[in-house]
Amino acid sequence: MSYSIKEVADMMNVSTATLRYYDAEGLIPDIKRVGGRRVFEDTDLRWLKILLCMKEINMPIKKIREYVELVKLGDASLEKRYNMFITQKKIIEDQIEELKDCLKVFEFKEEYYSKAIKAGTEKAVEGMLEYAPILGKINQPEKNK
Amino acid sequence: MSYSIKEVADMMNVSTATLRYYDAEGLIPDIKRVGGRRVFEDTDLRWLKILLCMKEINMPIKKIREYVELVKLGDASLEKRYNMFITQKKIIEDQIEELKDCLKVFEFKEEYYSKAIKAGTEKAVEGMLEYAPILGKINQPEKNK
DNA sequence: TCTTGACTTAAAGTAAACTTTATGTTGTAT
DNA sequence: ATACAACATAAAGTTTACTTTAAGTCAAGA
Repeated sequence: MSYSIKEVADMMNVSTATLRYYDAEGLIPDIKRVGGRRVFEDTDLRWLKILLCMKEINMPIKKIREYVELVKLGDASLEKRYNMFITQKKIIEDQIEELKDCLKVFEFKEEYYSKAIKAGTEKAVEGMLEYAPILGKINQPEKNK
Repeated sequence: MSYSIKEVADMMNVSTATLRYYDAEGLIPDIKRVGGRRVFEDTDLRWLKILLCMKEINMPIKKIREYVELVKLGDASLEKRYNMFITQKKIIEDQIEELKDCLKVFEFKEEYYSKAIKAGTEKAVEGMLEYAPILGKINQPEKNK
């Protein structure tokens, strides 16, 4: 199957302008053209899925383009591409851990406010704050040693 | 304990300029001043931890400020603050799920490239692409029904 | 053939979140 | 008392990732 830019935009939930922008930025390799118009094929859709995934984890466009350049080099860049995914996997895993820590903070706040509402005032629960979860490590300054 | 802006910046791994910016944007309520200088106390540090957590999940500054405004209203806004954390919790949970989907895509790519390297060429593994994990649902256009 | 709507490009505009710069003030050590 | 580092503000600059606009091209239906 082949698709127009509008169809792809709707499938991917992005604007046509964004797709053209990605193309101009070199993030979509070798799109077919018919009469000047872009024609997307299944292989392009598969690639767009990975592209959106990279966006999801906040990979900057520059870095995504670097990957596209590697793809263009063919088999010579297989190792580099493999390493890139290994590295990115680690980054995603770290992101998930950080989000889980945030979730803990928010769960604490939920409980905190739940109790405050029952008590009618925040004053009644302020003691809980001592036991709030700590987000990441906090580096105490030298003077406190 | 109380801390200078530089000490806090180091503890939180942000720049002093960023902390001043957050302050100017109304994201840090009622910081004590001594001779014009900001003096951070433990209660400010606790708040900054939540602020960084909100940044972590990409809450826009405008939205964070809205929460700060609620805090300033005191007990009258307890319910609203509770609801805010409930809503945000859901958003974090969704983010974690999306990241897990991305992770699957990247794990697939890792395996794909691992096999391609062993085979010496991508050609040997291209058949795998049919079975690549799909990120989110893709809405097929009407014409394909 | 004409109209119309979806497509095209290039260039300018926008929004968010800082960062940098310029200039001035304060507190501490010598 | 003086030097100097760390603080302060205000305003301008930067970066990223789009979005919008202007002007034109293509293809399909009346």
